[in-house]
Amino acid sequence: MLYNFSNPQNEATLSDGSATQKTYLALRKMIVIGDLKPGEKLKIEGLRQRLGTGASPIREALSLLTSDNLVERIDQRGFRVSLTSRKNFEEILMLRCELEDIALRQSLANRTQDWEEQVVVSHHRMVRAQVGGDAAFEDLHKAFHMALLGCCDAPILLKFCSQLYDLNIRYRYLASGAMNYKQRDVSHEHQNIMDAVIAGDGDTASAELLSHFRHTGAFLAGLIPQQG
Amino acid sequence: MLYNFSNPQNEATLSDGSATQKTYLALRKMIVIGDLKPGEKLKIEGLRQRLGTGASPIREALSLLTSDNLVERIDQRGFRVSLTSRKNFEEILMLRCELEDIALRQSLANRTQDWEEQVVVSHHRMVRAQVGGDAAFEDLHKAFHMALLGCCDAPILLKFCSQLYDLNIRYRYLASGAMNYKQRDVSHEHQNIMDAVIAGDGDTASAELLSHFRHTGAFLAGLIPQQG
DNA sequence: TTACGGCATAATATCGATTTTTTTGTCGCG
DNA sequence: CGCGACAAAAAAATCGATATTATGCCGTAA
Repeated sequence: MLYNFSNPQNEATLSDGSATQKTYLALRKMIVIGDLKPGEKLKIEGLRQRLGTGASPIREALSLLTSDNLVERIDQRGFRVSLTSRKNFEEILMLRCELEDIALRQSLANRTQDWEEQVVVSHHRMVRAQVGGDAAFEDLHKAFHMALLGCCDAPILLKFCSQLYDLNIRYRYLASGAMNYKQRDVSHEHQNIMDAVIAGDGDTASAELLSHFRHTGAFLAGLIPQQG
Repeated sequence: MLYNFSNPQNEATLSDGSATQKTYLALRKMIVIGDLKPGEKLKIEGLRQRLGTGASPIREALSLLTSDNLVERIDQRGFRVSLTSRKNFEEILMLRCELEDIALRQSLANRTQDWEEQVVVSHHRMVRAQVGGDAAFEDLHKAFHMALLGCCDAPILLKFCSQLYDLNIRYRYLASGAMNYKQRDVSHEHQNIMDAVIAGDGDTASAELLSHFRHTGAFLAGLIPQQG
């Protein structure tokens, strides 16, 4: 399996093709899609061989992933994939509702024509990938959600939202693989959000977005294995 | 000047006396108190000599600080201290108001006797240090604020709050050194917050806390140098 | 004079090896 | 039979050196 994808969260800070960058992206994807399981020990030597790079980039990538709450650093005992639990999932859901509500309203307050077009385009791309069963759907889904917040002029808040998105998506994969998502028809939810956004109706847009989160959340909560 | 202090934000993940841990704490303090200025380039070799350690721990500590939004990583051009601006300050203030409001209410909802005592004790320690001019005041001030949130059972949210606290305190130092803070009498504000918290009155406690933030914010905003 | 390109310098990023710490397994003693 | 200490193994953390990349300077040409 290949682990060289796009969708860099730290694009602003890691935009080159360095070994650290590639390692960071690869490891993040491996964790998000569940190839590296929650609680699994991340041995430097093993990863070094698996990813064909030195120990330094691995170590540095793991440090960065620690910031994303996807990896935990333990004393002098190395790294492990962050644990999952029902409680953790619910916190992520709660925070997404709170933070994206703020970000969406700010984005709407600052909206521009260019931004509206970005929203429409990102939505279209997502829909196209969804009906086509494109593997890039996940990336485009995130792109759509982040596009909604595009005019929110609060970088730290957006970083939090991005982080929380990735933490959340991980549960989708853990629940039963990515495709499970499609069992639930979210198209109209996305459409409703976009309609309200384009109309500039913050209250409705936020309500639709949170409803979308909570429906997905309730759907996923029942599928979370063991723990919590 | 010495840079070996306590107040570890990543205490849960970096609790040993490793070189990385010490370097992380030292650098964080240096940035927060303004010894390393916003935008300043962080050359590995220079820090290596200044902190008496190898390049690896430096590099790893800088990666961790990137997660705290105190350091920026640039392409293949190394690290630099995060920039400051009026806009950045206002975002931090806004986010603190939003997030601590949530966290405080949750903390109150889960309150226990033991927690109430922790709040009282941490407040007392802070007051004692304040009147005594103790250098540890800053740490105790943070401890008090975090103690208020102690029963909020949402680790990610608490991590965000802790991060934002550190980002905010940096502006206090930048404005005119730490002691400036004392020009404003915040004792009664802290007292009001605590009283409401002990009374279990979430609305009042939150209102007092946010008022505290905003007063300090308005006070500091006028002192922020150049930029933004 | 200014813009461009190449060369020297400096700094970063990465590697390989060493040191330190943790973990594991075993043996002897109670 | 269980427990603790010790030794061996594994792993993490760190170091020193090398390779790679950016930066600044200078000369040349338009």
